[in-house]
Amino acid sequence: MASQTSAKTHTMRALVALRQRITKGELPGGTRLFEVAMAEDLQISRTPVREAMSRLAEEGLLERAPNGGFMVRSFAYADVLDTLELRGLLEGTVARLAAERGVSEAKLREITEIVRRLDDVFGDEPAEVDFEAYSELNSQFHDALAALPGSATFERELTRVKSLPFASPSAFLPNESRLSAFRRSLAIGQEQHRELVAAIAAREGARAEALAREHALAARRNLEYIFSTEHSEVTTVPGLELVAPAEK
Amino acid sequence: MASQTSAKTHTMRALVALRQRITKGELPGGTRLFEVAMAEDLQISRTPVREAMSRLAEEGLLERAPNGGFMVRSFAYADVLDTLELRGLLEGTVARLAAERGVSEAKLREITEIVRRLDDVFGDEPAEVDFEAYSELNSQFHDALAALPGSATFERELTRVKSLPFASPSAFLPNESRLSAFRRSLAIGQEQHRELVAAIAAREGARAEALAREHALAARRNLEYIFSTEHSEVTTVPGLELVAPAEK
DNA sequence: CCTGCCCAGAATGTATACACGGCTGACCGG
DNA sequence: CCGGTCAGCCGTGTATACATTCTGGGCAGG
Repeated sequence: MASQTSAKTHTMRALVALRQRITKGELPGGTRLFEVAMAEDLQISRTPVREAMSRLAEEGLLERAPNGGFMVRSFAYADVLDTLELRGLLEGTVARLAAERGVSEAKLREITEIVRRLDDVFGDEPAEVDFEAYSELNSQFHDALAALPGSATFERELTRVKSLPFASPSAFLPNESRLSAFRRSLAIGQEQHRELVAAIAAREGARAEALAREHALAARRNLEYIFSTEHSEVTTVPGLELVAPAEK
Repeated sequence: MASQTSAKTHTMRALVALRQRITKGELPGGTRLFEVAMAEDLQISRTPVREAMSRLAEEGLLERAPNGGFMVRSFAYADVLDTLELRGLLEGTVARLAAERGVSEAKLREITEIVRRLDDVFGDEPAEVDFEAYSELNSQFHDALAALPGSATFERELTRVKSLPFASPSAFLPNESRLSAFRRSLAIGQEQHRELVAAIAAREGARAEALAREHALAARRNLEYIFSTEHSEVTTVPGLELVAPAEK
């Protein structure tokens, strides 16, 4: 066994390897995936490969072909925009429900603590933002938000949506290469985090929903920016290379 | 083979059989499903049974157990309400997008035709409503609605949500046993169909969204009614027996 | 008596052989 | 030259044997 990609079962290894190839754009949308070929390529037998593909279909990266088998799902630019819209919709609803239904003291303390730690990340000098830490805490914030209203249904759906690489809350965060240009947007995002928690705590449902949707809109703006400038930046965003050539 | 449930592959037969048992409530929420036991019960080998379970997890009827295997997902009353809310949210958005982005002449004609045929179903005498036909056409209407804005993302998500038996647009339609009591609600629903199409055609996004959400709310009211009266009615609604005992 | 280790059985994970169906390409007949 | 049919291959579907891991209970030692 040469390629221990750090997973316990072969299914997991196949899953990780396949997901990586897809999100890296090595397998263009529409590509048919053949069990046998993939199995011998990954040096894993067909059964776990099949299982991995099944789970990737569940994640939304693959789709089942009409007569059996799988193909890589193709994401047009419009699909990505819609997916971001969907995330905004869900996060907005979750925020509103949390405000309307009320949130336990413990959960409120937890998400407040995350916001506080996000504050810390900024440091005094704007240039010294720890991007890794911010990204991780940002993810935690959005996970905590999804859990606030205690609705298994909505938490589940949000998890699903966020599992698409370009719909992850951190997908369009300015990464290191563009950090200086976008430093201000980080601060704005953090301000929105703070206001959102405040609105939920104050039971202001409509405001919480509006804030969450506005917050999610930032991802859309970043996407539009990236696609409007030269596409050179595309490769710097984690899972963006699987987005179809995108005619304008 | 005695139980040819009319499907081509063994996987499909297992899928249908399992789904039926779950929605009939024969397998209570939380029940662990063992491959071997299920396989010999269905007289099908483990591989297709496993495949069927995997697809049911995709549908949302099963969930993966932490250390492998599957369990029947349990739906509390609150989960069902949230799922209906989600459907309303999605249908509302789809209606708004359709209105905002505009709809092709062909699609508009198609959905208008469905509404017209729904009118026909009513006949002149209120009592002679053909429930089967209404239910079928109602499904078609909601499918057509989901397809209106031409967004693969939203159409996909709506398909997913509607695949849950109690979230199907026809789930809470008054069935034959209660038809007389609910005849009026059918007419109201049909009026909403008509208004919704009109709003979309007139590009009135906000109104279209509001109408779609209001329309979806009917399902919620029916659910609340059923659960507030004696539960005797529960068994008359297709997939409702898998909803947990529901403490008020 | 309580705790921790170990063993056995069961359930999932994996590999592989075989079945089956559909597609393709070539050959033959008109 | 065109069309139909047949055969072979390729790819998924299925079964099953074997591997591995997890779990629960019982026994032994402190």
